[in-house]
Amino acid sequence: MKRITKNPEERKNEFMDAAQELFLEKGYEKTAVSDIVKKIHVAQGTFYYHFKSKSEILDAIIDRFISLIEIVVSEIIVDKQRDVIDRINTAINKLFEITGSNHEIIDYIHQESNALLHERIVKITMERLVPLLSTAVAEGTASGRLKISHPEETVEVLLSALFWQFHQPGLNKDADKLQRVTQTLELMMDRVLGVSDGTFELNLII
Amino acid sequence: MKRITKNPEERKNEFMDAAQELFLEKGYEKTAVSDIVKKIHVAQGTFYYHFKSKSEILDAIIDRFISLIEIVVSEIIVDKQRDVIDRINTAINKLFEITGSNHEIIDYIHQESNALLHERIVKITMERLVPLLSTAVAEGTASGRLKISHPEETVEVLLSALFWQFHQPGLNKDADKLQRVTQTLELMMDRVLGVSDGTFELNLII
Amino acid sequence: MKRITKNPEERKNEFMDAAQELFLEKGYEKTAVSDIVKKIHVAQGTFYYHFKSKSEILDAIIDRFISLIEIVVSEIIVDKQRDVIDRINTAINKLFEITGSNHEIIDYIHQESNALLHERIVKITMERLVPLLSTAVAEGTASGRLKISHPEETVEVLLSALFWQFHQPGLNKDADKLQRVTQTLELMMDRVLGVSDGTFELNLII
Amino acid sequence: MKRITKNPEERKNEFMDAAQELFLEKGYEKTAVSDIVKKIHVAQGTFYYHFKSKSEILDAIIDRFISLIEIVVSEIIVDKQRDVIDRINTAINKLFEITGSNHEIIDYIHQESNALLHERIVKITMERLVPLLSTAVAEGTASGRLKISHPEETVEVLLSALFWQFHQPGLNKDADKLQRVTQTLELMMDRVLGVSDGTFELNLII
DNA sequence: AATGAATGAGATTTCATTCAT
DNA sequence: AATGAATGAAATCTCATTCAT
Repeated sequence: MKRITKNPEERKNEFMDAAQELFLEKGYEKTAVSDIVKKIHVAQGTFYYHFKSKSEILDAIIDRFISLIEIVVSEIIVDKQRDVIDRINTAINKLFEITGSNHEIIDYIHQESNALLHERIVKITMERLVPLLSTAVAEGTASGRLKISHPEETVEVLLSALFWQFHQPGLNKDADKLQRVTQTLELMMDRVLGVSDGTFELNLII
Repeated sequence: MKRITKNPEERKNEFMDAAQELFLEKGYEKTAVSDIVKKIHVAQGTFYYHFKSKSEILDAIIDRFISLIEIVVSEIIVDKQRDVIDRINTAINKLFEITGSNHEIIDYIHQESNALLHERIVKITMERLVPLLSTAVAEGTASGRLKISHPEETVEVLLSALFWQFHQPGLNKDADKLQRVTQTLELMMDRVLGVSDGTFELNLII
Repeated sequence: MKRITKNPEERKNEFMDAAQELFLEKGYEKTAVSDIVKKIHVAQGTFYYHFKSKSEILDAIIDRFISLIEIVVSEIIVDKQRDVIDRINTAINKLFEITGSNHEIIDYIHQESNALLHERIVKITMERLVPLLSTAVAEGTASGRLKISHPEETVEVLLSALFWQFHQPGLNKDADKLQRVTQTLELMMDRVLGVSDGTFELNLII
Repeated sequence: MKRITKNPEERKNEFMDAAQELFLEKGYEKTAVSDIVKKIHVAQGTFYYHFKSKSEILDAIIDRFISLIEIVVSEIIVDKQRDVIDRINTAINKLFEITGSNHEIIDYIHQESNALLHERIVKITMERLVPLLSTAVAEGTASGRLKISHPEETVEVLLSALFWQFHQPGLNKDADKLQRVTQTLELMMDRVLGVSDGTFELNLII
């Protein structure tokens, strides 16, 4: 086979694109490294030149995904000119939007075969998003707009509930159910953060 | 080897006990059917006489576990003589108590290798506990003690947040953190269910 | 493929025969487990049903080989009716005879690719043959027929020298050299054991 | 990476130093070419510019090691002013001293993973040391100081026995055993070379 | 002289499941 | 009901070596 050399950065991305697609299609466990290399027409060994293990490329993919979210959410949160509640509301919606538009991702994550993928994504997301949102919540608490005692824990609790809904495959099946869920989550946010009912608005476009 | 015949029910339970122990110890994926049969000293083939597949025994184990919870929680919920808020509070605490005392279970579930196990347990728990608790919440809403619009979705949201905390390893590492989390969860319950702050009390004995 | 079941003992031996042949032909490292199973027409997995690893079958083969020698040598050594010097002389010759007639074995052991095989054989042989021969030497020393101080160490020293010659591939190339070597080894035995020159006689049929 | 050019001789030595260290540490088979190049911070390809194969560098290392011994032993042997028996005795002790002080070398050679390394070293040592020592033995025989018939074979036999002891790990574990071994080897030399008991003295400093 | 990405054959091992007895 | 030997696909990873630059 002719040898096509690329710079590592580029090759690595090529690998990650291919792997991501396959992981989503068939699940992490059921995707073999041989599937990945076949997809981009390189030798098996090439994979191991760029990644130490199959597990490592999964981490890299997740990291790339989360970083994307992180950047967007971060921009919103740090914009001190906007009202803090607005920022939180926008950030949450943006979060839903991104993960929702990366529709395939979320959909396939629910497959049982992707349990590991799912677990890692949720864990990392939590680790990296909680601190980000916490700053805004803390800010709102300081300024008296929000009424809570423990910003970080509150964000954790809210995010976990929000996430959960995303991870329910059946969610999109029924418009009524969707509406009820949305309302419940909005109410939860309002009340847990101590603002009046109807403050937060979620656009769960599924 | 001598051949010991038992009635199917008994054998099945023996298998499930052994498998459960192993799954918790090493994770589902990393437990081989051969490990299970070795543990109860029967031949490899015997396993397949009683269960169609490895996956099937996992389902059976989880089912058995959830049923246990279901029974206990159910008893509390249906006891119409107690105040509905008290019943909900007690049920939640009982739920934590059971899963918490089955300490090993929860502990091992968090290991990455148990992602599948974890996922299935949470999913099934949700499916079977949500309806149960929803009836009490609906009852409380009807009687005006609680102020919410969608009982079922509310329970889902609350349970998902509660569960999440259990699935955070490291929770128990720090008494302060634990207290903050407990307070946050209590507040969440109070507010989301629309009762005054300080109504619900959680005993997160870890 | 049709399934042919044999009892483990039989299968194991079949495996060992095939593996031994291959190890001698191509060396241990260069023989793949897949070669072995192909040779006896069973599935790859069957190998691992009977042996934990490739390394294990090597040990088993060596053990089988040494045991053979051990039995024969032992019989000679313990025969108290024969003169002790005669017994030692016969045992040594028998030892050479067996390893020499298992000609292929010795020949191929010398190949570099069989370094591991060689090392293990020598080590195990020493461990198991030294004690055996030492008893006779000790006996001879006690009766005054031999004049040495440390039976065990003496046997070690003698055997190591004897072995060495076997492991020299060039030995068989030249009749003259062979004779000189034989004479030297005989002399060594005579003198080291403290008997008069010309007592021991080696038949190095190569 | 910046490209550092060195003259071939120097680079070659650098490679050999690194490789030797690794071979001794982890064994020849378990040392990858990639380990070697990493150690001296050059590219994979550079290795193959200087050595045809992994095997070739092993040979080069061994050769370098033996040459060292050869020079020292040679100096002693050819010093016609000293008594021939003294020269032989000194040479042997020197040999032990060098290999013994290159302690790490000998230690690691015994590991099973180093079987190949071991085999080659012993073989080459024999090939190059036997002729050297044989001249002295022949000289001693001619002058009547020694009583043997075949100098070369005798040296082979003696060296093989001496070597063997070095290759026994555990030798150094027990002072008593060490003493017995030393005495046995001294006696062997005395008797095989036909001088009176107590002539040769070995200092096996371990 | 040197680089380092790419090659690709191959090796060991695991394990859910089957099936003849 | 139970046995346990056999199956065989599949999977991850290693590594000496090559080659275009």
